Formats: sequence, C-alpha cells, structure tokens
Amino acid sequence: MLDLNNDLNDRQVEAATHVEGPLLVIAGAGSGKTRVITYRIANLVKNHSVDPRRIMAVTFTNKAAKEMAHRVEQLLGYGANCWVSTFHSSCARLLRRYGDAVGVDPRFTIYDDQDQKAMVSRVLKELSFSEKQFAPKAIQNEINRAKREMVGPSDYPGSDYYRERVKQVYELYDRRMNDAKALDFGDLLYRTVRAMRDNEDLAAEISGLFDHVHVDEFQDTNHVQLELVRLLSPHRNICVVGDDDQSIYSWRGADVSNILDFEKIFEGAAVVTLDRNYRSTGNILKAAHGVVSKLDGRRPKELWTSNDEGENIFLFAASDEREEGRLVARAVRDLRNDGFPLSHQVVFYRTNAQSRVFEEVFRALNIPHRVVGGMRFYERAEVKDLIAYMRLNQNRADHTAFIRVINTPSRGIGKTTVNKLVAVAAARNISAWDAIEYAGEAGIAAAGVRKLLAFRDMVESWQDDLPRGPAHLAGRIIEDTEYVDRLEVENTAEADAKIENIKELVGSIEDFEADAEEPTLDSYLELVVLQSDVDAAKFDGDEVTLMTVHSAKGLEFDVVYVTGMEEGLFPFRKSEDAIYGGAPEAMDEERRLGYVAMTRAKQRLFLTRAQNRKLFGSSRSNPPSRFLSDVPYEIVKDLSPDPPPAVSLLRRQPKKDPQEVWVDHSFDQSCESISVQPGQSVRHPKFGQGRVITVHPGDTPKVEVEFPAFGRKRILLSYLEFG
DNA sequence: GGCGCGAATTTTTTT
DNA sequence: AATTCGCGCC
Repeated sequence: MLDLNNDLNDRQVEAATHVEGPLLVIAGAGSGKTRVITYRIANLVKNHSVDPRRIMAVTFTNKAAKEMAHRVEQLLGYGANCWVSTFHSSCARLLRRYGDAVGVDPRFTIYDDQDQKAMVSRVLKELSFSEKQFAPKAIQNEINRAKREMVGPSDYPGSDYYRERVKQVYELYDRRMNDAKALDFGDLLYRTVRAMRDNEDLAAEISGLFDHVHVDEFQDTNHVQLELVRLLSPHRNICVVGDDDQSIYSWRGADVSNILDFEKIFEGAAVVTLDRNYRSTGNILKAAHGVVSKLDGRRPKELWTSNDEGENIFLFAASDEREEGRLVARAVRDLRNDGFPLSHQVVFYRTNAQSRVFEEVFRALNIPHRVVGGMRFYERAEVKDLIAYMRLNQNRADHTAFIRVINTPSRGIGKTTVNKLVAVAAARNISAWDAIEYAGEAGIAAAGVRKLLAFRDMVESWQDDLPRGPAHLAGRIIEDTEYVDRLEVENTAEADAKIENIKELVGSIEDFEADAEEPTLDSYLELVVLQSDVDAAKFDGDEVTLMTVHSAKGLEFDVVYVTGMEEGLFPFRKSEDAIYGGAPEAMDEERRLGYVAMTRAKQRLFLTRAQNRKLFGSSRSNPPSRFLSDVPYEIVKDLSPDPPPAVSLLRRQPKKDPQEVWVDHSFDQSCESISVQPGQSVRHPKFGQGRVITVHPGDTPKVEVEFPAFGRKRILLSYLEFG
C-alpha cells in the first residue's frame, strides 16, 4: 500500500521521507507534488507514528483538499482525520472554536466580496462621503491590503488626506462589521493571526494542535498567510511545496519572496527540487520552457521528461474571435474522433469576457461544454437572495443580508423606511434587525412599522424549522416569501431562468445534507461562501471545459487550447497608455501565466490568436503575442487557414521572410510589430484614409494601399497609421 | 415608492 | 455592445 521507493523517484523519496525541520520542495509543473505531500503524510503516520489529527495540510482550493485527503486515505487504507483545508477554511474553523477568547462571536457570518463592498458603501453613506470621490471598490482593496499586511484600523496611517478618509472608513467599517457579527475574507486570516499574536496562551494552544504543517502552492501565499504558518510551526516541522515559476496571484497580495527566501525565513531548511515532469510531451515542455526561461530571478531549473517528444505545437491565426472559436471547435471535434474525449480537452483564455464567443460557437456546433468561473452560481441575485434569508436565520445582525431581503420580493418597505431604520441602528450601535423594535420612535410611518413587524414575525416563525436542516428551511423561505410564486407570475425567460437556479440551489442543499459530515445551516453557509468555482465544478460527463488560465492551476488535460495569444490580451495590458517597460513585474507575471497555461497540456497544445478582436464594441488588430515567438520555431506547426489572414510586420527591425516574421520576431522596446491584412483600413498623412490591397514584406516592408482620391500607392510601412 | 430613461462603465486574474 | 446605475418624474 505504501511503497515509497517503488512509487516515487529518488528526489520524491527524499522529500517524502524528510521528517524533522523545515523543508522546501520546489516542484515544477507536473512533477508529482501532490504525490509527494500525500506520501509524506502517509509516511509520517505509518512509519513515524504521528497521529493523523496532528497533521495539517493547507491547499489552495477546497477541491485540492478533498483530493489530498482522499489520496492519503487510499495510501493508509483507512480514513485519517488529517486537518486538510484551505487557509480560509482553517481560519474559520479556528475562529469558531477559539474566537470567543479574542472577541469574535463564534457564530459569525462570512462576508464575500459583494457583501464587503455593500458594507463599505453603507459606511461611506453613513460618513456622508461621496462614492464618486471615494470609490467603494478602491477602499475595499485598501482595507484588504491593510489586513493582508496585518495593519488594523487603529494602526492604519492617515498620512495624507485620502488615507485619512480611508482610515475613517476602515474604522467605522470595522465597527459595523462587528455589529453585524461578520468577518470578511481578510478578517479570517487577520483575526486568527491577531489572536495568536496577542494571546500567548491561545497561540500555544492552537499551535499545540499540530506536529507537522504542510502548505501547498506556497508561491501564492501572502504576508499574513506566512505569518500564520510561522505561528503554527513553533516546532519548525514545516513543509512547503511550490514553484516560483507558477506564481500568478501577486495582484491579490501573493509574495513570491515567501518561496524565494524560504531558507532565510526558516533557517536551515532542506531544499529538494523536483524537475522531472511526468505530465507532458517533450515538445510541450520545450515550448513552455521557451516562455518561462526569459524570466530573471527564478530558482534555476529546467524540467525534463522521459516522455515522447510528441506532436508539434499547433498554431492557429484566425481572422477574428469568431473564427478563432470555430477553428478551436473544429479541432475539438476532430480530436474527439481521434480518441480524446471532450472531458480531456480544455479551452483557456486570459479574461472571462472571452468565454462568450466560445460558448456561442460551441452551442451552435452542438459541442457539449461547461464554463468554469465567470459569474459564479452563488453570486447570482436570486441565489444570493435565498441565501441571505438563510443567513438571517443564522445571524439576525447580518446587515447585508437584512438589507438585501427586507424588501425582496417587494413588500412595500421602501428606501425612506430602510434609511430611517439604519439610522436608528447606527445611532444606537445595534443591528437593523434590533432597530425594528424602535421603528415607531424613529419617525417611520405606521404602515411602515406594520410591514417591518410582519417581516420580523415571518423570519421569527422559521425558528422552529431550524433543527430540520437547511433544505427544509429553504423550502419554508420560498413558500412564505412567495419568491418563486412571484417569479412565475412574471412569465419571462429571465424569471424562468431564476426559478431554475433556485431549484438547482435547493437541489444542491439537499445534496449537501445527504453528504456532509455536519449537515447544519452554519456549515452549509460556510461552505457556500468559501467554495471556489473550481471546487463546485463537476468534471464528469463528456464536456469540453472553458476557463481562465488562473482557474487552471493544478489541473491537467490531454489537449489544451490557449486562446487569444495577442499582445495586449495575453500578455494583458490594462490600458493604451500603460507601458510594459513601466511594470516589469506585471509582465513577468503574464509570462508565468503563459507558462502555467502551457504546462497543463499532456499530449497536444494549441496556441491560437485572432487578427482582429472586438473590444468594447470596436474592433482592433493586435500583433501576435510575444509568447508565440518564444516557442522554438522547429517544434511549431502552423495550421492557420490559408490564405494567411494577416502578416505581422516589424516597423523598425524587419525580418526577411514573412513566415518567419510571423512567429519569430523579438519584442525589444525599440521595435513595434504591426499586423497588416488586405482590406484593412489605414491612414496616411498626405493621402488620408485608404484600404490595404497587398502586403510586401521584406527589409523595408511596403504596403499597397488604395486611396479614394489618389488611387493605388505603394507606401512604406513606417508612414502608415493603423487603427 | 416604483418606474423609466439616459449616462456611465465595463474586461484581468479570485479565496 | 451590453449591462448596470443614478437620477428625476410620476
């Protein structure tokens, strides 16, 4: 069952059998890192008599946690009660158990991004700050950033005018969150670390729970997470696994230096590098290496494999994004006939907005597909409404939930009534729910008071239903609020879709009750808010997967299509005036993202782009992604339909051969790549607007252009403007 | 307090 | 281009 030497390679054994002291495993893509962690845990239990309940493992998603627990169970032959979960879930669990000691009500509600933003808006209103001047989103980010850096409201520096205001918002936000018995995502980590820092006994008790701590995807941990790891590991039995080349979350505070400087943080750490790849063909690795090797400051490594070279890397250059969709869809269908089931194929894109075209084309061609991410199920208004009602049953003080449902479906309680109610609550530092008691004294009209009381009675009447589980409660809510009844009356496609979503939600609650260890309302609500989209996605059934590259972390597929390989899109550039040279870290991250995308592929890798792409309604033409030119030319096979939809030319450093130019141009800052296509409209300083007739590449690229007033002219590329 | 029209904003990635 | 949001009017 557990045969380390047989099942693992030498390096993996080295990592899996390391028992005492800090260990850093640099695990390249596809090098079997989950395998190493699971074998390591199994080894600790089996050969070193470690109590599984005293082993902690932190993963990036709940899905990864489940898988890990499952694989450990397989290795041991019995279910081990290891503590395997995400940072957020672990902290929620700890705070429910120990929060009391540090002023956290154990029955807190967790606020997601939307809830948090609503709360920020409410506070802005309360302080009479204009949302125009202080964008709620920006303040939200600032609060999150502060918590990530362990900066509380009172420590927050009010160093300039703006920050002074932010500090005010942060302070009141903190109070209102407290009144609402709510914690945001950042709080889960911040409060746990705060609690352990401020309370030595508590820190000892919590860290005393574990003898060994593991952290997966360590390259994407941030400051507060590192701090937590430190506090949990006074015994220094800390094993972290990650790959600096796959760090793709710096925008949400992840700090690569956590992994780059690990030996400084935990002195005397052992380091094992896993560079043998078991996943991909040789050519796929070569392509990926071409992209990632251009980075500076990596931990030096190059993946190798004894797998076959495999097929070439396939390129598609399509005329526009619809054509790109069709080319991918056709390839998907052909490969299915060649023995690659749809479920083993995946389409990646850089931004969620790109998914729509693929969905349309796949639907038109009748190719079963599933989109992961984007508008999350649990973020849909109707789903959130029902969940808000459920939240109110867990926590009457939950302000966002209260505001959300007080007049949904509409029951004649309007803005004025609600505003007055919230004002009373704020004045008395009580929840809006409790403020109903004082509604009469707050100048709320008698009719309003009556409606508020009726609402309260309705929610109170569910009290007796709580012990019967969340599914039953959901049924009562739907019935008493007439939520579905009202939608049925609307009789529109949108309303029908909402009804379907509510049915799906109820079904999922029933599934939860049937499967969960602890099928209570509290644990259901926690699951819902901490579950990611990849967690919720079912990877059964024969369907192609569509998802962003970010959600792809840790996954693998036989066939991978990386789409939208265009400058500006992938690598992504925020706006016209943002210059790549100005933010090299951002470009580095794009590069790593490209690397992550490519290394998901086991057998076949397609890189696709569109010559013209519609963005914000208008169409524009992007040069090919610089990442294309980083793929060694010898292993590339261009499957673009002919005639080639466009030729990409360099304005200042032209190459000789158009075919070569297409993929093999270097993007140093001094030269500019321009895509030219017959039919395209261009502008000349003297002749004005014209249409491209033919393209003449070469050392001095020229373009033949038809001008309405001047006829056909051959123009040097450098005189033309595109757009 | 609800509805409707124009303006504004969106599209980087998410636990 | 499409959806969301805010304001003003009924």
